[in-house]
Amino acid sequence: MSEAVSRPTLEAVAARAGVSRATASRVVNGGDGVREPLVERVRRAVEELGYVPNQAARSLVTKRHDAVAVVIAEPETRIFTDPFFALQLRGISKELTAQDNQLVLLLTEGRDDHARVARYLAGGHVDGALVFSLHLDDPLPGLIEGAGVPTVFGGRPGWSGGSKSAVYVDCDNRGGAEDAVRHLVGLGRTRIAHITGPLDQTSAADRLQGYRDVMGETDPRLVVASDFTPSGGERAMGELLDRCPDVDAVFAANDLTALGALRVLRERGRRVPEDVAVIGFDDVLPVAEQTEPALTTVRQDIEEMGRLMARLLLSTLNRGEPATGAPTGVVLPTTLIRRATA
Amino acid sequence: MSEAVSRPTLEAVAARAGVSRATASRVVNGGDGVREPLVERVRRAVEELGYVPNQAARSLVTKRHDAVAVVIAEPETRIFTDPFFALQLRGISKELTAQDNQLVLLLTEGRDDHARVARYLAGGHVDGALVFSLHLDDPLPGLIEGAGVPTVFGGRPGWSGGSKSAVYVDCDNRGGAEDAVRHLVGLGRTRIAHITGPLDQTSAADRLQGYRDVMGETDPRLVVASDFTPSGGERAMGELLDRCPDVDAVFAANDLTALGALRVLRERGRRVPEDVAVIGFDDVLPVAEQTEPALTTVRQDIEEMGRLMARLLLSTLNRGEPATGAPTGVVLPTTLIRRATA
DNA sequence: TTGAAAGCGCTAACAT
DNA sequence: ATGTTAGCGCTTTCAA
Repeated sequence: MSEAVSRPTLEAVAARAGVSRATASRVVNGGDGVREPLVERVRRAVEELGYVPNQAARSLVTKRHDAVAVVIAEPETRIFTDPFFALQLRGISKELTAQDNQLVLLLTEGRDDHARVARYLAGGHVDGALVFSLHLDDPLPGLIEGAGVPTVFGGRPGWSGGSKSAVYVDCDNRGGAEDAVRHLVGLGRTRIAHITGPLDQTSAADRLQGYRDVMGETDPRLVVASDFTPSGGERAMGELLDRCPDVDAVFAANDLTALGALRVLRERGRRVPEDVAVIGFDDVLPVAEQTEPALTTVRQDIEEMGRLMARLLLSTLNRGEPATGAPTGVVLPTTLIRRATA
Repeated sequence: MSEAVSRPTLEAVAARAGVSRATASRVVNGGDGVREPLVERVRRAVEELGYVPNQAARSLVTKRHDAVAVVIAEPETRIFTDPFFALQLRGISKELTAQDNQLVLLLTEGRDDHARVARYLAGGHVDGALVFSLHLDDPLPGLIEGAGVPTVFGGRPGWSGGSKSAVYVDCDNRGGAEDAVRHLVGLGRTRIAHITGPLDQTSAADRLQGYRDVMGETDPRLVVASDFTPSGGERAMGELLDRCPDVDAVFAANDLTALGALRVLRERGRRVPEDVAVIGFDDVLPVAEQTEPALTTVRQDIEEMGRLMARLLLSTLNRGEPATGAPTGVVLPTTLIRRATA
């Protein structure tokens, strides 16, 4: 565009350095098996000409793109409220950058886009995909499997089809929830409630499972469904107080939910943690450190999960194998962070 | 990878349709000047073979990539707390998708990455760039100008160098601020304070300017600097109350700041809006609608700004011209949204 | 309207 | 260790 100032080619570099194109190529790609003086001359030519390899030409022959798609399914409205995805993206970006790969972002808006994404992935424009799609009935994972592109999922995928073992990275949602509830029990609480996330997402389902693991059979009114948002947390907490005025602890499915719950508890004059103890999940700092009182919560290292997804995918790509037999799911540990609410 | 099941080429499609590669290519690219029966046959062949064009091969000859880079400078820690960027990204993504372009995301972490980004852009991997970099002294815009890639900035760029008129999309920060402050004046408030954003960002600087436009010379203690975060808002509000206990209105530089301010006002027993009226900026729904009381704020259509950036860039690309003489800055209007705090 | 053929810039055998 | 050469899959003159 602009100045039609066509960029220098390898040919030009070779000419300037007085070597063949092949030698120039070798130097540009690491310089193995080329004698020092020549390497030097080529390097200088590259420098002087400001040569940058034409990625399209390179891809055409290598069939590698050094690019990875990150697919985020939009039903995840969370993207826009929860720092979760942003943090994970940052982790992914850091790792890809470190390994000289580009990040192609694919945001989807509903079903129509699924086909588009599948086509894109199948089109072989990227070497692999990192996919966030945690809904139980999401057709995306199936489509992607069909596209035959190496893929790592963010969060345990919950679709029923797909015989193939999906590779994913997740945190120990169940174990983390168990820890939280156990902590509440240890505090002597007996009427421990749980405000769930959207149960069609595996993370929410797993956290509920963790709660049940510890609580066993319990008053069903102590479990109320919500949606990972602050306002959802408010609604749920309100209901909870109406139904079970004697509740003395709440395990919220995430920090945002806890935020809403705290708000309602304050409104209704319950002291935290004296009357009602509260624990969240995620440890998203700008939220957890700023609630009042500061939120006790289950930490997951979100950025690290992103890095790990990228690392896993890239190592798969470099081995050429679709990670068969490799760990099919990597589950990161969680830590209970004690602050003031429990 | 995986099944080494090499994808069908145009050649294969042509063969199957019984036409030349040239004709097949024409059909794939719109089918102009090809007679209907042939178009039909080629289309069917494409369908049957599941043909998808090899973008690398195509780019090699067209010199177009149908890809746009989105550069977000990391000092913007806001990315991870403020829905602002996520929304803008969504707008960008929608528009790019609609015009069949890919979004390559470049997140930068500090200066070292600047060079990397500049090199990437100069490398001609993408057709253009959308850049968020609103710091006064940011070297990035300069580097990018040097890369010679058509670029649209998100927010008025504030760097001093660069003679070339940069194309950018922004909202009317100054006008919006004026509206807000005027509204407070109309409410009969006389001790109107302003909690600023980081003043090395043009948006924050422009909002402060708007405040000054209306207030004229005023008690300097009524202006306190902050950083667009809730905790920053808390600190600033605390200071404000200490210095000027008679403050009766606050214009906060953004919603997150207002959130923090509201928190402190409540703690200190000031009624909102009776004792102190509060107005924010952005109208990020999950924040503004959920404060207590609901926040009166200046709305900017963030997603639309994203769309517009993309649209502007793409039309520039399609015209081949670097938008010289074209609008150098597009400033979207803002609206005051009255809720309960003012 | 259709086809033949010449590259786009690069890598990877293969020769030397 | 270096050079020669044959494509990678596509678009695009140019002829027919």
